[in-house]
Amino acid sequence: MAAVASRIILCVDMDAFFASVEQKTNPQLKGKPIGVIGSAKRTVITTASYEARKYGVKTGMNIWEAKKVCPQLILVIGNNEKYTHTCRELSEIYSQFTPDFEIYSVDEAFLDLTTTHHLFGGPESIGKSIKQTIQNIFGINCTVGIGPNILLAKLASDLGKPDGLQWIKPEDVESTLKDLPVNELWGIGSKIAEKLALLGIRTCGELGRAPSGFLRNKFGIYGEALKAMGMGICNRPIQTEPEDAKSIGHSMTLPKDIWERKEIEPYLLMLSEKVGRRARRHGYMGRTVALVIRYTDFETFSKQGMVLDFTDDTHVIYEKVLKILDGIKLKDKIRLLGVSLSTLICDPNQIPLIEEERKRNSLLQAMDYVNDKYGEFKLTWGSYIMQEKDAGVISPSWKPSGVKSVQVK
DNA sequence: TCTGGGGTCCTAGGACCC
DNA sequence: TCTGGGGTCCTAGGACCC
Repeated sequence: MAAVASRIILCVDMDAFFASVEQKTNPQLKGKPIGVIGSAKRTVITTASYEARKYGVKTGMNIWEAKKVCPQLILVIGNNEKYTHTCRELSEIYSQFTPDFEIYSVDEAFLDLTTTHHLFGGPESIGKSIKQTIQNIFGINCTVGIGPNILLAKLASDLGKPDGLQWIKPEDVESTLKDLPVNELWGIGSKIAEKLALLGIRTCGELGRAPSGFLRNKFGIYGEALKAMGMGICNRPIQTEPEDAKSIGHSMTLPKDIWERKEIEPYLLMLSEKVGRRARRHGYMGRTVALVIRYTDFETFSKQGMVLDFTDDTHVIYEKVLKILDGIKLKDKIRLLGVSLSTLICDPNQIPLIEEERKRNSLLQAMDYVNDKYGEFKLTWGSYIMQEKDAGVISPSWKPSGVKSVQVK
């Protein structure tokens, strides 16, 4: 077998991205413990500044918990436009060093420097240059990780945080992984780490040495992948083009828990409209509609069903969601509602042949136009009553292009 | 005074088909 | 009396990620 040429992958990960941007744009926040949150009533910490992290403030904490560990915490409602704008500009910087880069999330990117690093004095020099440029232009820090694949580049950036530059060279892989806890690896979360611990496997070194058959037996097909990860092997290529979406969904934690059908329906219509509108904007149609419900006690479940034809029509989605709801006997008050569309096809040129449908589509397009121009839900279906403004902070999985560009014009 | 929102991938079981 | 076996499609739920 021919030896696989070693790649050089660089991972750029912004340090406390949303918080850093806020501190940069509002000098009064500089050096202070801040937490970026959403604008909805029941929100959580999306990003904590490093000053806040010192006190134990973490992503996902509710306000009350965060204030308890850090009473002087300053809460800032996030501003999507700032973060997505910055993210787009960052692409410009990356493209100077290689055409092969992937915007993995709003604050993270991978660059494949295998064929270009020699033009810029090597990977380390590129890493330094990227860090300096980002600091000069945006006044924020990032951490750069370099490695022979995405897994190790990502690990290097995690190990280098904050404001670091770490390079895991092929000859350093074994010593780096030897005593590293398995859950430090990208792809091993708390559940798998727990299961591995029960099997006596706590470090990547131990994972890499575990017999394949044994891991396969315990974890199925993922067992092989786990062993490879333990050895620092990862063949995932850089995805320079975003893939077609597999699903489009919106969910929201309600301002207060509800139970009455009359209270539920307006939210479902709003969520259906958000889903339908995003599908239409990006040229997707779907055939599977799902309703997600979370009860007061946090028990969460979903029920799905298929519609006859592929659709991007708000009302088709909404009617299906109502049918699904008909089949559910609610056992408690509802805390969160979600609607999603899957089994997607992406064909912007698909034109419906039926005259009625075409008329309906031009109505939807007209509504979308007004809403794009004047803001969401200026023009809506009669039965929908706007409950409150959107939560406001985008998910970190936001991407600058494609269907994931949620809530951004 | 509690616990966000956007995704992807995988598994397991049942229905159905040849 | 013994009761196939491969494949696809669909649903529900869980683990993981940022």
